[in-house]
Amino acid sequence: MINIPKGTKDVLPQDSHKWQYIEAKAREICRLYNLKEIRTPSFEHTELFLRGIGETSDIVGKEMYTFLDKGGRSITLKPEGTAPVARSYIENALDSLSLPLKMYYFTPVFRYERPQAGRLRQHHQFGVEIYGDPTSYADGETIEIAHSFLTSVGLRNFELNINSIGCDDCRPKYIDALKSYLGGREENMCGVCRDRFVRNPLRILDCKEDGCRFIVANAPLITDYLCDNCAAHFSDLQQNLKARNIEYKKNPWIVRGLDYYTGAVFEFVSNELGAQGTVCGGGRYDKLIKDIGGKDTPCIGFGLGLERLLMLVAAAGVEITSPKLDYFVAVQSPTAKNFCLDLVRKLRGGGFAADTDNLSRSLKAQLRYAEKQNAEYVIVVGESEIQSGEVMIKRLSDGVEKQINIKDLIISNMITR
RNA sequence: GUGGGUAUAGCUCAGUUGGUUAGAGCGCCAGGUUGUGGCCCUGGAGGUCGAGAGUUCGAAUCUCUUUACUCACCCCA
Repeated sequence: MINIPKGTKDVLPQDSHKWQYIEAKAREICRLYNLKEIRTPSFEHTELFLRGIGETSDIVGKEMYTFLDKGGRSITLKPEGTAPVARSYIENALDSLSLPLKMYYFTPVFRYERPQAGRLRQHHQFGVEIYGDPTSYADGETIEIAHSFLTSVGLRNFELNINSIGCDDCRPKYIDALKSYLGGREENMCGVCRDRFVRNPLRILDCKEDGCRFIVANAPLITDYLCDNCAAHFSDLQQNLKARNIEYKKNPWIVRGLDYYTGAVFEFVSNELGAQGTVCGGGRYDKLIKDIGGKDTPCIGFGLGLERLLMLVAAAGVEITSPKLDYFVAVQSPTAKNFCLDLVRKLRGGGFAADTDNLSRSLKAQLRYAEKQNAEYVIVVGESEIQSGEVMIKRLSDGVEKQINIKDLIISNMITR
């Protein structure tokens, strides 16, 4: 028995319509907001992620699927969606299209992690990127896209948290202030945070250990150290969110794990995802394009985990119904087989989903099968139907039957739909 | 990488202090009843009890090893 690899999931026939549903919703929202889809490969040169995400991040440090291909090149399966889009933008000179450029993508992403509830080694993200718009309106619009998508699939049980992590001017000053505050208190911090204190003190802010949280509660806040530009941008964003009627909570302890973030960051969180609260995370990354070899270009975007989204949809009790089979044509006698084949072909030609039985099963078995296939109507064809040209169509939901001439079937049902 | 939990039918799970041929419900297949499906009734298929070793006259049950899954830490969507 060969099993599925650890941390991966099959999307099975009885569930795939849920994926199709949320993807269709996302595409429709993107159409409304004038976003164009971009598709990039499942793997890239490792160098892209080293430079884009940052070598000190956990993702690059210990979670990437990296291997040498047969030509000796170091290749990495996408651990996130943003850097590949940035690479494509530079490589294809997409700035020659008019800016701002608004894009979206669906992609599998791969991270070598220990799986648990809401965390997989391969998961799927819906992402949005807006390039070439430095204004807080772009931030507001990006957040609104995520918000209206989550709402459109029936979710209400989430919360938006926002923060600004500052730019290269103000963040170093804040880190200095944070370090001097934390300096005398290291003996009360957990082991991991003592290490963070040296390498990445910002991460101490969202440690869950009680001792660390107690210390952090009175630590200086990044929002008190923002430079004039960042402070104005962050406050404009909040005005903008209010104008868009989007509720949010300021959370000065949000720290994102990818090094490219600058300025405004946000997370949509829920407490119904086990320990993994974040369904969507994003923010501004104004330096990324330049870091990987392009022109200075302001960008903002988000990634939204589709497996987690489906968990939330299920937890919220939202029913996503599977598509109906319009007609099942039951074959009552062997002599009716050719007639039935002809009938399903006509129905399909008329745009109806139609199926019939090839196995010469009993009528009972065929009707049971039709029921399982979620068929809306059943047509039983036997000798008398062939003679008369009249068939009985039966609606399975309530058993109502209607006599109809075969010639009128397709047209009349097109009208009643 | 670190810790906890669980492995018995396709799914959810029973299985007594170790004791004949390992069970139920659901699902699947067939038949009966029904106005031609759903409800009800009858029957059937489907198990190396995760794997390996050990203790024992005898192991799903006890011991050890191992693998897988799962939850949490870490981190992230």
